[in-house]
Amino acid sequence: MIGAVEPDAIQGAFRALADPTRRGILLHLSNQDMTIGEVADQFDITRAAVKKHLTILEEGDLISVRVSGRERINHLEPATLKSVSDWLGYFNRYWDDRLARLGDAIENHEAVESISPTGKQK
Amino acid sequence: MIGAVEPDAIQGAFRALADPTRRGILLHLSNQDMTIGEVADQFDITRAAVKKHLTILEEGDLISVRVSGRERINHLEPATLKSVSDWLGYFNRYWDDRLARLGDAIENHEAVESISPTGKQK
DNA sequence: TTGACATAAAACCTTTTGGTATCATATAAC
DNA sequence: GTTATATGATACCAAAAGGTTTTATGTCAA
Repeated sequence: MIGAVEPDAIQGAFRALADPTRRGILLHLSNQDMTIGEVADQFDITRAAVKKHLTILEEGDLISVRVSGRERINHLEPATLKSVSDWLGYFNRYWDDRLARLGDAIENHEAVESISPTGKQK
Repeated sequence: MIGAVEPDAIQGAFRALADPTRRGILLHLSNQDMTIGEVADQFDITRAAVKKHLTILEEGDLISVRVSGRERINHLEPATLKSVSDWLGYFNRYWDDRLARLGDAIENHEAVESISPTGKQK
């Protein structure tokens, strides 16, 4: 009965993140851009399989690709990862009240000093 | 060639989060505990399908279940969601330098005032 | 230009996934 | 004690996932 109450773009990202190889690829790309071959060297699967993973990461907007001659250079695209993090952020209040209040303070442009760094207030 | 450089527990959580129905269930459970039937009322699929989703959420440690008579009461388990958030947090520095420094400050128990709330320093 | 190299693309295979329908069982209500 | 209710458990199905192998294509280098 319910429609998804979330930005549609996030589905492709969550789908891409569900596979451990793809998460590993993201970690590698966070250090440096890589061609398909360079990525494939890091895993025990064929280049073709790696290419499929990279396609899914691209569909999820987690990476972008620049073609240079015969090479495809894969580059981490952090913006969509932030969307995912924001979605999870909805649950922040369940695991860290203090962090939630810090976040509120930032949102409201309040003085950060009003929150003690040593303990919970309120 | 590389082994996953991540806590093993996170895989079940990412797998569970990959499906939009399951993410919807988590949002519902964040408001209140629910039986299978109550969850199923919120979606256009059979109870059996909902039950499968709940099983996957439980396997991913995103929910816990308490049996009460003939009912199964499903309860959001935020701790694992935090693990997922922490994994994503690794990429924080790519999308928000200031927030990363705030986090560092908290970790190090430094004075929060050292970071201006109005703009980036350094 | 010839060969080596990086990738593309397609066909194919097995397992997992998301769903259904059906039947069984335990419990609550009357 | 019956009956309705909430869930469990199976069997089944189509599509998607994750992989491989093979064949083709464009590009760099000698």
